[in-house]
Amino acid sequence: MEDDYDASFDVGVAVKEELPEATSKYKKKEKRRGRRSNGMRQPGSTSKANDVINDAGRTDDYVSSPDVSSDAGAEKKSKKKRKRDRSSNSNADDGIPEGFLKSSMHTESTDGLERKQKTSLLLPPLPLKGMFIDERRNLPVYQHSAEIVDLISNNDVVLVVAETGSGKSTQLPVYVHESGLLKKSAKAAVASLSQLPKKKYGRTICVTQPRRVAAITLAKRVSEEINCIPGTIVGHRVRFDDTTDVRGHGTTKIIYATDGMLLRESITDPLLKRYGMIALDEAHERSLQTDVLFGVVKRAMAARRKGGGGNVTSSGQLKDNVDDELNFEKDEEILSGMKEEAASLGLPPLRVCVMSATLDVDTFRTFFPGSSMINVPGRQYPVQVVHSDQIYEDYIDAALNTVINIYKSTPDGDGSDVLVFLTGQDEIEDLATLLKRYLEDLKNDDTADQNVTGDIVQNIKGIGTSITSGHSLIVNGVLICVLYASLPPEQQMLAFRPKPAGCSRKVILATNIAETSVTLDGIRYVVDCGKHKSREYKSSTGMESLVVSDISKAQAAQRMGRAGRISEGICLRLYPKESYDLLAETTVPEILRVNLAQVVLQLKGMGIHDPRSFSFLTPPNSESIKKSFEVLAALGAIDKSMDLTVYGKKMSQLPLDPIYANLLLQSSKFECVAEILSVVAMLSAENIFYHPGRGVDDQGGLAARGAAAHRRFASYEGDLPTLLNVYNAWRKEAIYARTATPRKTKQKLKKGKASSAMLSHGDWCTQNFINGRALTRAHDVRSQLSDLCSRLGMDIHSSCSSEMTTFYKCICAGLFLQVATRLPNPDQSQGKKYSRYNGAGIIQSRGHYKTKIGGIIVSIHPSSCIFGRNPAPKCVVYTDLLHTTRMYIRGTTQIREEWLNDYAPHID
DNA sequence: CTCTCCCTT
Repeated sequence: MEDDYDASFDVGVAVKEELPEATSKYKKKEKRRGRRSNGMRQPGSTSKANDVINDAGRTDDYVSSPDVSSDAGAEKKSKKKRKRDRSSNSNADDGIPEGFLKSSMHTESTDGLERKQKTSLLLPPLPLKGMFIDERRNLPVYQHSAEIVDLISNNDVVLVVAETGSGKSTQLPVYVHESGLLKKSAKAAVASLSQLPKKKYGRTICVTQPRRVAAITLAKRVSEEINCIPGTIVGHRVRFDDTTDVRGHGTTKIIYATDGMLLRESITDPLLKRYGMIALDEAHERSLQTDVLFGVVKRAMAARRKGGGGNVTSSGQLKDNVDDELNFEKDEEILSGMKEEAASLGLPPLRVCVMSATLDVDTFRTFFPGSSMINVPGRQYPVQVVHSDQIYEDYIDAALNTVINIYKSTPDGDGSDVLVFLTGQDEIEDLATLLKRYLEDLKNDDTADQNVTGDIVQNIKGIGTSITSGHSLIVNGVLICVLYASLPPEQQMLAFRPKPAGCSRKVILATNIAETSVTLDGIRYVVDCGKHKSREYKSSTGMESLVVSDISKAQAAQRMGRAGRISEGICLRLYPKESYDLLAETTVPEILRVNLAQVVLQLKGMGIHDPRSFSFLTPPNSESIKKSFEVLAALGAIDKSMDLTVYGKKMSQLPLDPIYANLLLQSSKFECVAEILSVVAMLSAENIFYHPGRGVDDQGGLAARGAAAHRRFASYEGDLPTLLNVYNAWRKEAIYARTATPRKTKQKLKKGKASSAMLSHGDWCTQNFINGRALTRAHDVRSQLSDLCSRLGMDIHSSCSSEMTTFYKCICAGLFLQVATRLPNPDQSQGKKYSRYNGAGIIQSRGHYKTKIGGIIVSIHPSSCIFGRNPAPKCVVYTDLLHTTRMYIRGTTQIREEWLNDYAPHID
């Protein structure tokens, strides 16, 4: 372990001190106890609070990974070598602390025998063109520019390990583009053809991103750097926003796209013809879509490789549970068809660049054997890590104490902000309240300090006080910000804006949104509770659950890194070093934690016959894939021989979960396409309803007012018609001027349709406690879906108008796989079995339901408008099955059981 | 009578 830093910092000492009044006075307990106990294993008695890790430790770890097959001896040797490298590299003049490797590079030949390790530069960096030359020259990746291009030109797959801030995502594509490498390969590939192809293939670079904002901002930045108009040479391609090829098809040479977008593209073009190189960025995050892309890209690469060769079907990775049905031959036939097509079109080889920021590279190297690798150190400042000396029963209390300690014992001002990682909205709001009360008491005690700004939120432009009060405020010069994804964007902005006058320090309480999705400036202290909420899925029951669990070491490092962006920082972990040591190295990839029905349908859609033969980066349990087959078969998407049906082909073209795709396609039969389009779009958006200030001191009864506003839309029959009501009311009562369609609004105004009773989109949402961003998203999704539906030959204007029975019948036909029927009243029949819910003989729950498939006993979720209805419906369909404090169904709509005989295929 | 971590087509 590294020991370069002196850990005896104020906070390290302060965190060990007891601050009993902070905990006992403000705790509102019992409930939280146990639930938030972090459940980590009790450490031994030798625990030390002041263990220190710095980033150099991580940088060094990269160096040990290149040789996958290294034995213990080689490992030792390379460690020695690293020590030497480090000392020789620590230049006192560059401001980068000792322990930071300036450069190290590794290449490995295919057989693994010849291995070059270099710490000096092979090639001088490339000349730069365009703007911001000085800035770009200073990026760590620049020193390696020529080497990177060289590696890419000589290898099919190159793995670039570089931390955030190294410049890899912006610079690397430009290096490759300006080198003319792709042009050369493309020309060479068509040279042997008798006739030149009509289109130019393999000349575009695609860089994929897990998040749309990243794709958009990267494209903008690179456009500026090479001094071009966005959409000409460089552009972005994300859902609802394609800024490429503005000068004609094929003219954009560097495309930043979300990985979901490239995945969609690969359904119509599995060979990815246009691209000469694909860079899979942020591969370490292991998002579902990136993972699937790995396999898709590997397949395209094999089909385009010169002279063929290379088996891309899963190499026996799905060994357990694989039975005789598994059909590799068919997929190999399909692949050889792809090879022929690639050869006849003269497609150049597809180059792949995997970009990762963390040390878990073995997975990638095993997946792409013979790939070469380059390591570019980032520009992170060292972060001192302090572990607690005990496991806290209640980490909210521990976080409160820690923040108070930082507040009391460290100087405030610029670069003194605190970022606290918690698991969810509840905890965040709780801690915000506790902190506020504590700081207010301090203020009252301290009469000397009268110069304190109160709630200045109203002074910040564009934010109404009605919603924000209770969410963020300044007490004693401290601005308390909350930050989670479902928070309306205006309120999220508070955490990003510069500190307002009268504020000397920000304390940001955030979920893991602050881990990857957003970056915050000025953070010096990170407080990490060691927990996160994550989705889990059991294929056996189709049950989804959201559980609080330990983070991984990689996540802990990511959280820590948030303190070292602008200067040296400190990370306070609310768990002992011993607990840290027991954490998993990396987070479980998303593909192992979700319902695969949509992925399987997508793979089928791009011509993969048996998705179990697909080469997954980490293969999911074959049970899980089989479960998806069952669902797809029940929906009529695949037939008995597992072939995609005409109906399934249509389903695969819709960007929806297969269940919803089926619901939408069914609506033609019932002539209510318009209504179902709205419902499905609203379901895709999630979080339509805004529930303010739960559990916080609710000034002005906001929570009650929100609930009252929502009641206006409630339908007696259930949640799906309620969503329809919201959408229709919004269309009728609000003016939505989307930048893309200002003409429509103008027309509306001209025609006098926009009466004085109409509200602006923002006002309507505020008045009705509706999440405006979610609603506009639903609107966008709806127009996209309606385009796709008309392309599929559906009449998108067919409407059942007020004939709601037809609408309910359609919902029944669409969601027939998710039916639940009410169980007989517990005190009449099965009595004892449910008596534990009947405290003091009073029936507390108005009924339990049993799912038709799986036979799970469930309750209706309290957020459903059916909840507590009297009489409770006998039979419902639902959209979600989830396990929290109990088994719940959500998104429920009443149906008549006898409809199932008419509209549902036979199920048992 | 509970609350929905984070993403994306």
